[in-house]
Amino acid sequence: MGITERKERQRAELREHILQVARDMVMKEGFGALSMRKLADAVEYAPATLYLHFENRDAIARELCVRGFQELLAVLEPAATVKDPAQRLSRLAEAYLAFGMENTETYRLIFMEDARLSADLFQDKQEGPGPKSFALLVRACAALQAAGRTLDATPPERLAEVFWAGLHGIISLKLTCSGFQGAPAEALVETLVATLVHAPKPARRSR
Amino acid sequence: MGITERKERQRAELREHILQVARDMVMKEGFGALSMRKLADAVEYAPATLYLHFENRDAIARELCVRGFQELLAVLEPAATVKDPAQRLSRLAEAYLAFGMENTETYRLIFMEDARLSADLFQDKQEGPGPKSFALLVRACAALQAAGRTLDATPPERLAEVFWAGLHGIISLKLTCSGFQGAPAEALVETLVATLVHAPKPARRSR
DNA sequence: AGCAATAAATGAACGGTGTTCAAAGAACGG
DNA sequence: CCGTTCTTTGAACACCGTTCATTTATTGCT
Repeated sequence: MGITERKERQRAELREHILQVARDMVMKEGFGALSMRKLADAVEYAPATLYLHFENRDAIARELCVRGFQELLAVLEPAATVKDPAQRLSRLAEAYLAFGMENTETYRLIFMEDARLSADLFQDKQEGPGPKSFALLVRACAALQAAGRTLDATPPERLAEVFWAGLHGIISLKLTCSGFQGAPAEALVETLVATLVHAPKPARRSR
Repeated sequence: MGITERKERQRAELREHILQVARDMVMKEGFGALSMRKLADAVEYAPATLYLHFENRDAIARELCVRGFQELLAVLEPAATVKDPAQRLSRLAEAYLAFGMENTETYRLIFMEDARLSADLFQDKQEGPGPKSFALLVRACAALQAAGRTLDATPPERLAEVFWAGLHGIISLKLTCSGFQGAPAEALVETLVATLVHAPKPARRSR
């Protein structure tokens, strides 16, 4: 009886379709412009139908969040394969910056809207794209420490957090306080990396 | 004819009262919960009356923004009087962090909501609280460079931008992605400062 | 004091929002 | 063909920001 199977498939397809259209709306006009009614209009269903597939508007946003973060992770992963720690950090920073500047509304959704939307992303300490991405940075920082090219008294997790916060700060200030930054984001990221990475050989032992 | 004067004063007082109540609402429940109707209710006027004093809801938000930023500036200024550059940077960071963590909704309003709300703050390159605050950081960074305790190849403006972005990143991630950071914000700020400030005497000339 | 002119405040409406639920419709199994 | 089950929806509720003609209050003048 492949009939319930087909129904299930159709149901999943519709759900996917809704998400796709919602994604487009968010990317084009931001999360604030994502309205259940307009979304229902766009997929040619009644508003009430959306609630058969999603608990509410926030549930859609959450789903878009995890997908967006998965994209971010996918962008970071290649950069994380670079051997040289300093260069790796630099490439990670570039990749993160590029993602943020090219998917501004997605970035806003993940990192700058309500905390409840992105809460899920950091829960599964092992599986979620949040911890996975973070782990890439931690490893890079640890490698940098192993090469003696950054603060070695602080745990790599904390260095990674500061690094992430720096990147996030640069991007989010660009997005919200556009008139603030004088220098282009790329230059700021470069300086950020420079503050974190010490010179190759610190002239004998540094202390 | 002190009569028009009195009218003007009463008008200004009402405007002030509205702003005060609006501020309370924002600080308690966030900008999203600031509704013209509830605000009108709270000040015991009809909703339409608010539009005699403010162009629209965003105008109220903008006003709250500049006031919030003035508070931030007022918090930064004492810290900027410290002589020792490294310590000054540290104190500035502490003050900024404290402001952000104690006035979370105000902070969100200024730095994390719509760019149009905070656009004014950075326009007057001389007068506004934005440039004034930024100048404090630039001077601190310049002093740090003069003492030979940070990157000296990069202009102090850029260092200050990266520093600000780092602080902002730490605070805004705490606010929006609470489950993300493992270490307390204070520790992260400390590390941020540490990455920016080099050791007092870099063992002879460092290069 | 009473009246015209001016200023202040508002009620009601418009078009929008998220969400719910009883009712209608379509698809299925017997 | 009918009854059951699943899907879809129209209509409603309670909000929202904003506008504008109308009403209410205040002032200046006779």
